[in-house]
Amino acid sequence: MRNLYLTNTLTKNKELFKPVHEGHVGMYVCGPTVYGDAHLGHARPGVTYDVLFKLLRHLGYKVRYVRNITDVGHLEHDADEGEDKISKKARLEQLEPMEVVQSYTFRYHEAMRLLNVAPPSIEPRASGHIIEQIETIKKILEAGYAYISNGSVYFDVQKYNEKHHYGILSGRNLDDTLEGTRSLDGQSDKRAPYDFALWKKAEPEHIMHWPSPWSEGFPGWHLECSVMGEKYLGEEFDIHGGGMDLMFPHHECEIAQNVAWRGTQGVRYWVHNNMITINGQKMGKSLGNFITLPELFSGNHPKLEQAYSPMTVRFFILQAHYRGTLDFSNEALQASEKALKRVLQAYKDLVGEPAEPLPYGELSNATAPDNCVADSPEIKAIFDGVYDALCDDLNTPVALSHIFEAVRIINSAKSGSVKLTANDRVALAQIFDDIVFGVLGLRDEAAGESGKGQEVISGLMDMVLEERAKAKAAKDWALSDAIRDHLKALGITVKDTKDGAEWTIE
RNA sequence: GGUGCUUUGGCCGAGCGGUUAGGCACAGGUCUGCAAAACCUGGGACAGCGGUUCGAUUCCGCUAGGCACCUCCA
Repeated sequence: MRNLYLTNTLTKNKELFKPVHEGHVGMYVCGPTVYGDAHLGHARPGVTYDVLFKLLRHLGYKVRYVRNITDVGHLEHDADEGEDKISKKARLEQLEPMEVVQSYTFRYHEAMRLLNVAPPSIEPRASGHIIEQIETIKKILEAGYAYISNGSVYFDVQKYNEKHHYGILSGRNLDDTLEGTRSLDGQSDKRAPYDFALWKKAEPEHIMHWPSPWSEGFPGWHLECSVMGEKYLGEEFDIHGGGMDLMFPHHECEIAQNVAWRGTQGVRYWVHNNMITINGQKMGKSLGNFITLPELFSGNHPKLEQAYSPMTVRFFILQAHYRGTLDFSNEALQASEKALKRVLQAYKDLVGEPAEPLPYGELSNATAPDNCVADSPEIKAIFDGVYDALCDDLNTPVALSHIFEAVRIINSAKSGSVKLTANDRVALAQIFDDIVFGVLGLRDEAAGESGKGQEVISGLMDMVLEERAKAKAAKDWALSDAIRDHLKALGITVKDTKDGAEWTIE
């Protein structure tokens, strides 16, 4: 099995990945709070951890991937004054909170499906784990790291920090945190401003609440990930992912909670993806500069010059390393769109869809990432380069740069300037099937539609192009150009090659 | 104010102490009735100033700009 290296935020080093249980990987990723449509920023962790998930499986691990849905407890502002995001949305739209949750969960799933993000193994909801969260709070109270105040339960950060390091993940100490913490203007039930809620007593206007030993209320946001991670992956598991903006305080609090009642911080590798920016600034709800995924896919947003397909968005994300920021612009998306098209076209040319099959040997069933059957040293180098890049902290941009080498070779073969052996073709197809489609999760959105409609279209196209070929043979350029222009207007591009006409639907 | 990150050619984005990913755009060529695609070739970048070094875009320092987190955020 190939060695995989991941940057661990906890140590700030690129580390060799070694799972707790050999051959098995437990991975937890912070999912969305479902009170609005997912935006471009949400696509980043979606795609990033999807690639990691697929890569781990491709490398031969059995992976349990848990990605939660936050449907309660996530407050708008400060834990003492904010309103629950779901509740607020429900109040504004005059819906049951669970209607809000249901609706946006569905829309989130749909966006992920379009991005070809595989569903996680388990997708637990916070509201489905109230009992577990209450039990965990009891344990933290027993351990002496929490206190009850006016029906709410808070984590005692100061006390925790005496024995442990609150800030171990984000690289800060409590004094720094204290300095930056906003002082609360109203009175607070908390002893210290940096204490965070494990359980909140519901104010009368709150519509989501559950009974507990302390009050009718709801759990604190940070608790759900600790509890559900432990429930499904155990007290010690391999990977915890999420956006960099969750590092503090969310993940820091998770660690503190885990240590407080399990005695272990519980996660071996903390992985954080960076933000997507727009004009150099983070795209986010609070800044109001976000573009939702449905808007992106439809082009329906003032900042968008056109619609961008889900695969274009996925490709755009893959062209940057996950730990760096990625800046949105129409120009960049358009470049991705064209580049992606080239990659997909090369694959079609390689395996012979739809028109011009290259002589092509049998596809290998082997998906072993350690074995490349190519005769060409250049293709072997691409194969190794791709795996080396992906296993080197998920370096998708470098992996793609090698893919473009493969594209160039395929195109050269098509134009006759390079000769490929059957083994070379198998190896190239394997790189596409396993990596481009399998791990990177790209796909040809236009393909896959089969059935009667497709048959009719291709039959019609054959007929039309035959007539055009006749016109061309008679040097009736006016007619042949007119046919091409008409088809173009319908979104069908015709290209004349030395072996005849090819067509694609935009 | 605290903590950390960052500055790469027209744009997006990798990377590394010495041989400068890749994509998009651009220029020239090949092919072609034209167009498109493809192929070949090409130009161009490492914010500025110092230092370390045989050699720095890569390491260190300073200056300038940008960003993130410290409040909800993927």
